[in-house]
Amino acid sequence: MITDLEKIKKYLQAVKIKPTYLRIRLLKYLLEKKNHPTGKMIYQALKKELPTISLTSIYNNLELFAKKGLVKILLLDPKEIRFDGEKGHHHFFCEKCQKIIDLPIDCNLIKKKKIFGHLIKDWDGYFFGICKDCQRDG
Amino acid sequence: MITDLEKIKKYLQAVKIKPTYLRIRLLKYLLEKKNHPTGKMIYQALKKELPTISLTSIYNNLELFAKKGLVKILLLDPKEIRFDGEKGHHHFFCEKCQKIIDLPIDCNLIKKKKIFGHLIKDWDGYFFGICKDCQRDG
DNA sequence: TCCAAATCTGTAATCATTACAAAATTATAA
DNA sequence: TTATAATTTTGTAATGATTACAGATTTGGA
Repeated sequence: MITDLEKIKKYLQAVKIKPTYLRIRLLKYLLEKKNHPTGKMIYQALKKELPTISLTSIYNNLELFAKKGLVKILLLDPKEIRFDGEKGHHHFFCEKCQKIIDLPIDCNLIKKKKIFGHLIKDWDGYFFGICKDCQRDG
Repeated sequence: MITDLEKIKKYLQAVKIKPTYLRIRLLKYLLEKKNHPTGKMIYQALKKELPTISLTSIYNNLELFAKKGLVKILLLDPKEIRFDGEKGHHHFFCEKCQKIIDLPIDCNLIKKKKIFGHLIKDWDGYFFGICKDCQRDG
């Protein structure tokens, strides 16, 4: 996992994003936490250490990151967008505890370049139901 | 395809939804059109024949239908929710022409009851990219 | 150090969705 | 058929995430 500030800086430069301190900290947060945060969650968390940040900057840079393919936009919840610092896996949403669980599924479909002739650039796989823990707990 | 009003009425009653005229017409619209409409699109279309309808009723009943499993909420666009009168297929979204294309994929994952121990109740599969037509047109 | 460009902040605007109370409709029973 | 209670629908206002925008700040290069 990439969490060292210098490494993150290079990670940003590799995709032609100017590595400002805010961007480095934002990406660091996304790579370290696995909590699929909303923009507001990130804002509130980073605000503790960077008191002057604005929600607008968080949103702007998340959009930039997503456009450059650094992070994934999750549309699990119609009410708010969530972000994921890691790509390449499916997601499970528990309707009981509301937890979002990463699923390391080996899916053949997503390995293909095309599907029914349509060029695949990205994909999302969501499952909804009751997670293992909630089933056990009743 | 079920589009006859009487059949739709029975379809609603089968899932214990009181078949009011608005609900019958709303479900008819969803079953006939394959346009993955937003709430507003449905509202504007139905308003032509049912001038007194309200957007609130559309939303309320779409939520009811979704809860009863009659329609599918599509999480394709962060800006607005779309609805699908047919379930059981994946979706492709063309980033060029913005078209939503149904993909009749035979996926083994979604036939399973559980995945990594988590109970599956519903699922969504999305692909993003350039559709066949837009590739040909340049 | 200085400067132009890019980024960030703070506030206000946007707009899909939801809340809520009153009006209308429905189903049922007398 | 008519009265009645429950449900549904309407219309308006509220909510809240996201976006627009202008001015302040920061950045990287000369």
